[in-house]
Amino acid sequence: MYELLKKYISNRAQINDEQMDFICSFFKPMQTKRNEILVRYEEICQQYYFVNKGCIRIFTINKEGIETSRFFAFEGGFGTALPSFIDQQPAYEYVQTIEKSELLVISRTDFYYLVSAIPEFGLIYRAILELGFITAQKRIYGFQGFDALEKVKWIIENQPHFLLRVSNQMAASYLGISPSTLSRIKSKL
Amino acid sequence: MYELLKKYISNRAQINDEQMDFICSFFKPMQTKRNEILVRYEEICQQYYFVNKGCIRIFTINKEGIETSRFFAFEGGFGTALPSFIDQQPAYEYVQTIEKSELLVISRTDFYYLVSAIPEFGLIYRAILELGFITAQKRIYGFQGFDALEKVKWIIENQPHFLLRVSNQMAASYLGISPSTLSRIKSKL
DNA sequence: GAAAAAGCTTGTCCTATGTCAACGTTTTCA
DNA sequence: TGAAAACGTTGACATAGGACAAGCTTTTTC
Repeated sequence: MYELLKKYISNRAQINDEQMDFICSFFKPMQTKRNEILVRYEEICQQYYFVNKGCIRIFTINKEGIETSRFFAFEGGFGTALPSFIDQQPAYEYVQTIEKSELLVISRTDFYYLVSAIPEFGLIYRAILELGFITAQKRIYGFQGFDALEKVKWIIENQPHFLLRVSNQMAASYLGISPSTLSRIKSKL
Repeated sequence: MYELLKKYISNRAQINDEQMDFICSFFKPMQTKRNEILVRYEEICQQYYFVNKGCIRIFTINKEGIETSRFFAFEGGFGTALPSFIDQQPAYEYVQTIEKSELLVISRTDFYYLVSAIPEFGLIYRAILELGFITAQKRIYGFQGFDALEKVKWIIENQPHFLLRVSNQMAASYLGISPSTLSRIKSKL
């Protein structure tokens, strides 16, 4: 149950067994269904989710009803409505498991307790933020001023498994192109 | 010279006078010209810049020669090629002062020394990362699936001074639209 | 302060991609 | 397992906005 999480942590910090068990004790297992919503648009996010099995999607829907996905967390990754988790404002986005999933959940309170109590865990949080920031910047550069074909090539380059793992619709909503366009591009390789 | 920086720090952390002077002692004044480049495309970023006067722009140029700007730091703000500063990979972007500017510069080594030596300064770094992350997510949601008019409205809403402060060209390259389109939209309010 | 450079605006034209709809396939779940 | 729903693909058509160029204005620089 906790192997993947322990692997995640030990890959990123020097943590001894005792501390590791202490950290893991704050994460509670949770089973979810396909398309289950974990955080709603107006809610304030109070939980951080680690994906043991399945997949989490973070997305929003604008006034015109257009869906845009901003992040997918697969097995072995963390995901939540992080802006809301950080600043405790309404999420204005949804957190959803797009498949039947097995998660490990930690509350915000416990998470920040660990961040301040265990310096090594604080460094993990810092690394999450740094990586999140870098990823977001790459995405901005990778998408702006690129046409649909280039975006698809970009995602194949940067996240090779992405198109295989998520539906055509969701991939399109991540790339900011219409499902038809994505479909046409894929058919031409 | 250091008032703005001190204000920035004291607004975000509990730092006593002695520590404040210690922190400031690592920041060196620097004068730059209009359009001076501080970090080049292939360089690895070793400096963090605080803007005392003037303005820093972070941008890149892709193979097709299209410029895209990802961030502007104005008076009282920090700016650098942060992804490169963090992971010490080539920047693949430029840092530039778009006006004659007055900066306070700290080296990466000193910066991370302060982060680990002064817990309160570590919290400032964390806050920078958190805010950077949140801002980037908002930008992704704010630009994806929006047409040119909506993007312009978005920037007026979110950074009211932006269009007044930067050139039409640079604003367009930030918004991901052509200068002509931005010009046309502005003329219609 | 004059010449040169850079920038802004606006017209014309053109293309990439969105929309909508029809159809066939796959998935879901009772 | 079979009906219904969801999804993917493809065609026809419409359009937002990019490219380019010309003319005008502002800024820079020496």
